[in-house]
Amino acid sequence: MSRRSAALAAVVKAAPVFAALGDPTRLALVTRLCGGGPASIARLTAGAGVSRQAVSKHLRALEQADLVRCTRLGREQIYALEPRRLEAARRCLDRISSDWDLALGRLQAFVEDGDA
Amino acid sequence: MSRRSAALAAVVKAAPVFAALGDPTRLALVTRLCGGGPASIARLTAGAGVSRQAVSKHLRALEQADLVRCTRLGREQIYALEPRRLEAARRCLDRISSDWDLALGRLQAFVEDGDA
DNA sequence: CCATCGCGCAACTGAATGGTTGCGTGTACC
DNA sequence: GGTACACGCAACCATTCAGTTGCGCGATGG
Repeated sequence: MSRRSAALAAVVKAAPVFAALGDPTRLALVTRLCGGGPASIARLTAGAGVSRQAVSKHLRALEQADLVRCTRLGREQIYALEPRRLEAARRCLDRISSDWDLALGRLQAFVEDGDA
Repeated sequence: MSRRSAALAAVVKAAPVFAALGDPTRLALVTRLCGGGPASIARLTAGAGVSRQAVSKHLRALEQADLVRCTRLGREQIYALEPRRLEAARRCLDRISSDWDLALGRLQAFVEDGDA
């Protein structure tokens, strides 16, 4: 069972990434960054419907979740997408889906409880 | 541009799903449901480190995000995973990733340094 | 040199959230 | 029929969160 709990820990570790993507404003920022390439805070504020400070906070949250990276350019702060975490999150969903398929197969032959 | 904002709206619509997955307890519940098959609230409470009420609330949240479905069986409430939304979320991440690849190609001419 | 732009910091507010406990109710089993 | 179990509802609490405003500071450019 230690393998099971290890896998669970690995999946649960992805929670912050999902949490970061769970806010509409943040998800919109990610989408905008991915479609339009790196951009400064001021530029990103133009598209969002909230204040610059709100955008700044959200970007920091995304950065803390490693979904985005920041580079200084003159007096501007350029944010760019970090696709690795995105990929990790996708893999996490994939794992859950495949495990679910397995469970479905197991369940098809035996509609019972009785797991440890 | 309306096409772009439509796509953005579609992506942003997935935010609640990510938000639902963004809590460690909830993500653990999903994992448990996917690995062990449908289960009652009491049974799911056994694995989680929180009270039955907390588990119940989280399950309701997951249900509201259409990530899980509930069936009544005698005096028990059986929760089962709903893989459709999971798939939708995965597709959302796929879309972002592919768009990002496009942006990368467009960005090749820019000053962006390589990778870390 | 002075105006301006881009940004961070700090304080504050209202709302949502995760968690708990106590109580009531319906179902199941002896 | 009575006991034990599974669950929902409601109240409550502490924390987090999204958002705002005000202010200050460094970089830019006329």
